[in-house]
Parts: sequence; C-alpha cells; structure tokens
Amino acid sequence: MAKLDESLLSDLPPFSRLTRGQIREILDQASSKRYDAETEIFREGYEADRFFLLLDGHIRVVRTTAEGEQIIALHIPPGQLFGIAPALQRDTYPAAALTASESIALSWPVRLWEPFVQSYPGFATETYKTLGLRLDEMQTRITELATQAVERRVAAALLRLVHQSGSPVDGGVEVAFPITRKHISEMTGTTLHTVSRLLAAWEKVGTVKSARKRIVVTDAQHLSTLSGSEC
Amino acid sequence: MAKLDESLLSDLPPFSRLTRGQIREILDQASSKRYDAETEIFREGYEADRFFLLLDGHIRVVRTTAEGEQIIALHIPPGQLFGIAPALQRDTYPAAALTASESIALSWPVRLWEPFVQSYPGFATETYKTLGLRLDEMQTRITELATQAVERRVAAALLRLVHQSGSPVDGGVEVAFPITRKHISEMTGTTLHTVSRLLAAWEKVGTVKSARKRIVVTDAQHLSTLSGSEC
DNA sequence: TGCGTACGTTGACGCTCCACAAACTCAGAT
DNA sequence: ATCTGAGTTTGTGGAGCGTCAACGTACGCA
Repeated sequence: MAKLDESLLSDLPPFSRLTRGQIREILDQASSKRYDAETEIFREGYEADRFFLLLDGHIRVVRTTAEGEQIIALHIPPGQLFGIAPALQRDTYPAAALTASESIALSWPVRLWEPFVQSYPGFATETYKTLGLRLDEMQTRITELATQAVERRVAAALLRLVHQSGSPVDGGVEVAFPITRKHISEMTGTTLHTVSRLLAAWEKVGTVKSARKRIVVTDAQHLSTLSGSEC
Repeated sequence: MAKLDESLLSDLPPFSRLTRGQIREILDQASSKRYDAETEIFREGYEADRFFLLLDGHIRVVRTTAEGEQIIALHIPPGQLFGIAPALQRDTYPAAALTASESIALSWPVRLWEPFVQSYPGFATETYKTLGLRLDEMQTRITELATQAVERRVAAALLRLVHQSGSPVDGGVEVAFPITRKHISEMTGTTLHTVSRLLAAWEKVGTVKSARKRIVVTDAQHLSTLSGSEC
C-alpha cells in the first residue's frame, strides 16, 4: 500500500490536536481501501471488528426491518468517523454502511480504540462531540416523523442533505452524491411516489431542479419555509 | 443534608467497579434533591451545568416543537444517569427532563465530568454503553415511525415501557409510573384519541387492563405479535 | 446500435388516521 | 357536598398519503 500522507488527517477534528508524529503512528496502523459505489462496507448485526474514517466519497448508514424495508439512518460526509460501535461498547454494528458513491476509507481494528482514546488528546472529545451531533439529529428526525406532514419532512431532509453534503453549482446547491427518490423516501418514511410528486411540484415553482439521481436546490429559502420555520 | 450511604451507588453500573472510598468521594461531591411529580428538572436549550443520577422515581425526557407539540424522547428508570450533555460535549440540554412521579436524584456540576471519566475506572465505559443503548433505541423508534402503522408503534411502545419500567402485579405487568393516553401518543406520534381506541380494543380482548393513568399489560405475547414479530 | 433494466412520472382509488365535537368519569380542591 | 378540571371515551367526516397500476425515460452493457 502506498504510504499515506500526514496531511490527510491533520485538519480533521478527531486528529487536529495531534503532532505530526502521532498522526504518523495512527496512519501506520491504518489500512486504506477503495470501494465502488453501492458497495457494502459492513453489515448490520455483524461483528464490529474495525472502525472507519471516510476520506472521500459518501456513505449511507442503513437499517433494514424484519419485513425488508430499508430506512436510511444517516449520511456520512468525508472526514468523519463511522462504524464507531466500539465507542459505545457494542460488539456488533447497529446498522449497515453502504457507499453512495465511490469512496475511500481508512480503518483500524477495534482493539486500537482504547489506546487511541487514551493516548491521543482530543480524539475522545471530538469523537463524542460528533456522536452528540448525530444523536441530536436523530432526535430531530424522531420529532419530525412523529409530528410533521410528509411535505415538511421531505423539505427538511433535503435541506439537511445540502447543508451536510452540498456542493455549490451555478444556480444553487447540489446534493454531492447520487440519490434517488427511493432513497429520499427511505430517509423520510414515505414512498418514492410521494417524493416524486413533491419534487415535481417544487420543480414547477422553481425550488429545485432534478435529474436522474441528481438534485439541485435552487431556493433553499422556500424549502426552509416549507420545513416549518413559519408559524 | 443527610449523609448519603455508599450502598446507594455500589450496585449501579457506572460505579460498580469502584472502591468504597471512591464512591464516598463521589457522594460527598453530589447534591441530592427530591422532586414532586410533574416537575421540571431541567429545560430544553438551557445551559447544561449539572449532570444527574436518578435514585428513585421516573423521568420523562421531552422535546417540544416550534408549534408547541411535545414528543417524549426517552424514559429514565432509577439507577440511570441523565442530563449527560457533557458526555457529548454539549453545553446546553438537548431536551427537557420532567418527573413522571415523585423522584429523587443526585447531581454534580459538569466540571466534575472530566475528572470522573479520568479517575474512575469503568465510569466512562459504562456511561457510553448506556448511551449506545439509547442511541439504539432511538434508531429503532425512527424505523418504527418511518415504516409501521400506528397500532404496531403503540404496541411496541407499550412493550418497551413494561420491559424497561414494568412492575409485576397479579395478572400481568404494570407500567411503574403514572402515564396517560396523551403521553403514549407523544411517544408514538399519534393522538390521544387513537391511543384510547387502541387500548379499549385491547382491553376488550384481554391484552391490557387500564385505569386512569395506570396501564397493566396482561398478555405481552399478544402485544409482541401486534408489534411485528409475525410475518 | 439496440436492448434491458433501473429510475422516474402520473393517475385513480380508498384506507388509515387525524380533526372536530360532545359527553362521561373520577380525583382533588374549596 | 359540590365544583372544577384533567383524563378518557366515543362518534362522524374528511383528507392526506399509501397502494395499485401503467407508462415514459435514460443509462449502461453487449
């Protein structure tokens, strides 16, 4: 494997307080791997033997119900840790991780988790901060699912997508990875049909522009209103 | 304040690996307080200046939407930590904590969080394990809200209640704290009317028995079936 | 170039479940 | 003892949104 450069990690929150030497140690223990789009990195319920850092690409964290329905719990943008079951003392992954686009990730065996937490100042702190944010997002989604109509939920989900993983394009912000109507319905607890109708309606009034697997938000303000800033 | 006894903590997971002396230190820094039923212990969005341990009673963790609707994120049984914003590097509470019944809780200022994590073996580990379980429960609820019909969600919520906070009574298991139709609707994202109708129907077939603010599950098996073990 | 398949659109129908409404019951307060 | 309000029950109507269905479209592979 090609030797990894320290600059890969030096700007990422979990590692930002570390010396070059410490980062070198960490990198030397990592294995790096490339994944095609739509590939499974780990599976729900399987032994959590490694934890990961996404360098490039996008990850969908997915749960599957007993009936085979999928729901998307989370999207991971580059620079974030994922598969951090060990942080929560779990020995299996609580959800599967699939690549949304071609991706590159580092990973380490779980037995290194404790040493990392012990040896590297800021690693635990920053990791738990991320966890806190994710927990917060989950609470927000629960609230939305419990109280808000489909249109609001889809608007909120789209906004979250462009905030967390948006890339600016002319005339708006685009979701930075391929995403289908089905995926959005799996994030919001609705059907692809309803999502299709909503997007069509929004496109008609100039709020979004969409092509197959690509969505550009052209009027975030409008979405924000729909998602419930009003009242 | 009356001196607290070490045996209060010695059997609880976050403290189970500690010596009597260590537990003494921890207790000496704690303040203990009694709360009436239906009292606010802390408020959503306010400065998280303390973290808590519930000794007796029951806590509801509640979020309120912009429109004033409440949703219940979590119930805390005795023996668990709550208000642990500091564990996630937050400086405000992400939700409010209300007592469901008369309660007694210990609390410590947040500045002691780091020392606790550093000094007391097992404290961090056990705390993050709890956090992992809560995260898991939240994911499950998201999945339910997103994919399942109201009846299943209410059945699942009731089952969870009696598992986590059930007390055996003759003929079944009772939810160990006062709980209304409204509360259940706030856990499941429905209305008190629908919950009332469901409970009435279940009572008719002998699955539950309910009185004002009290619910006894007499046929957990049936609820389990309804909640989706079949298929 | 053509085919197959995954993705997307659109319409019709109808079931769940919410909103609205009204009445009943019980616990605690004065 | 009566009152008051919180908690609960039950009925009715309607709409949001899921389900079923059919068709259109574009990408990728041979």
